[in-house]
Amino acid sequence: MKTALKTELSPAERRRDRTRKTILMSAERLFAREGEAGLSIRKLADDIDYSPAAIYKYFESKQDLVDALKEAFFELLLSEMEEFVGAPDEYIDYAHDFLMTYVRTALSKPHHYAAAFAGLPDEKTPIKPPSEGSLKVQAFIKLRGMVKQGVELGVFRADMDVSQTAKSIWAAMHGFVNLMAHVPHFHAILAYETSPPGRDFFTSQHIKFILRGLAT
Amino acid sequence: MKTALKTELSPAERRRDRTRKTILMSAERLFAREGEAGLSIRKLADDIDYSPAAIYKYFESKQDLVDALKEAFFELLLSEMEEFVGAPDEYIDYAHDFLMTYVRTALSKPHHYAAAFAGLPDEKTPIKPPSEGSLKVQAFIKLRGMVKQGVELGVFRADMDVSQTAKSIWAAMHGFVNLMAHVPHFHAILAYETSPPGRDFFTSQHIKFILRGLAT
DNA sequence: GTTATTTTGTGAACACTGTTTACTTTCTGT
DNA sequence: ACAGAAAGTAAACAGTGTTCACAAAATAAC
Repeated sequence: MKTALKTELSPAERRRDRTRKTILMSAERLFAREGEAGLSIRKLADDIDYSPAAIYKYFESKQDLVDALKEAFFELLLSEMEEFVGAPDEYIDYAHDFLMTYVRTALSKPHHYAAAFAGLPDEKTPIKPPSEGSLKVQAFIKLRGMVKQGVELGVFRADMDVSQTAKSIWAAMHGFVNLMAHVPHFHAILAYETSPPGRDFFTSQHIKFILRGLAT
Repeated sequence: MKTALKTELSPAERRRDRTRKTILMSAERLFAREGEAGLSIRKLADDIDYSPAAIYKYFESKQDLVDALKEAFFELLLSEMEEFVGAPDEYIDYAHDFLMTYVRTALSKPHHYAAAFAGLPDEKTPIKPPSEGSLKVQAFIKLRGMVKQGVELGVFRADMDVSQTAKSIWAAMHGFVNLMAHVPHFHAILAYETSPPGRDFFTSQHIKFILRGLAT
């Protein structure tokens, strides 16, 4: 037994991990630009000077590759929320910032966010259970925790189901992100007289509208 | 000049319209099942006993074909949304039903709805202006009209921008539809103890949550 | 009624896509 | 040094949307 206990990696393994990361970085670059349609195995292989078939020594399929990108994005999303653990005095501001972070992170990588929610029931693919450890579920749990805190602090009304409320808030944010990303000039639509608000201000207004429904 | 003033269609034109409709019906069937991925020109052509190239005598491209399907769906969505006529005390129920119809219609054809909001800025495709006549804009105008009525009737608070509010409500409904369609077991997620609510009931709860923020 | 012309439809090809297979080269453990 | 595993590749398979030259049929013109 060698002395190294932590990073017991052979040169071959290190090299493999490095190539794997190279593939992922190129994929990330292509995907961020045009999404799944713009990410082709052949273009990727050409980009990193490999043959198309070589990719399959590192990833089972293109879907597998895209899944890795989605997971990395979700981890980013989760880590951004991680900072909001302690409940400050001004809880409503905390909740506001929490949701603001969600929206901003999502809008920073619209293709990733869209791909993360792009699985329609395809007949063949069997519907998989929620899977507790799923990052999507983890994110929801974090959101639900925020709502629960609000109820316990007396900031939000207590006569409603916490999970249901969290889902409604999630839906409101999710829809906002989607409309911002997919509908051109959404934030400025039919805003003739008034000059359209900035992106962040518009987001803030939306969040306040949603949270107001919870006020005591 | 013939006597027929309305439908002045030559046999050739009628025949052309008929085959065009045949193509659209087949496309509709394929698209409803598996979305854009499941709709291939070759499968479609085979389905209606034509050669693939024949389709291009009726539609410029596959995108053009899909656009026709999307537009037909949006027209359905618009026709389902009726204006409010009745007593002010019935208004909140009207608003509820209005949104309920939106969600139910969207969920009845999830692939159509998803495709209708599936255009990320693709670098090459130039961002087109809102285009007043757009069905998407028309739908928004109808929603905004509903909110405006609520304000005028004194059911909704008047200290907020109507357009902004309409956008927030739209986002809330849009996100709800998307999560229902794309996240498996969304309505039942983390609902261990309580038996999960029905689909319509769940939708109703969400709508009430959103509308409560507007109550006087 | 017989041309001339436009429309309708097709088979074959082009340029892509993801993926697999057989094969060679390179590296690694013994 | 040698056996075996891993890395990498060219070529092919089965798809995709789309285009093009060409044949058949319907229409228009005379």
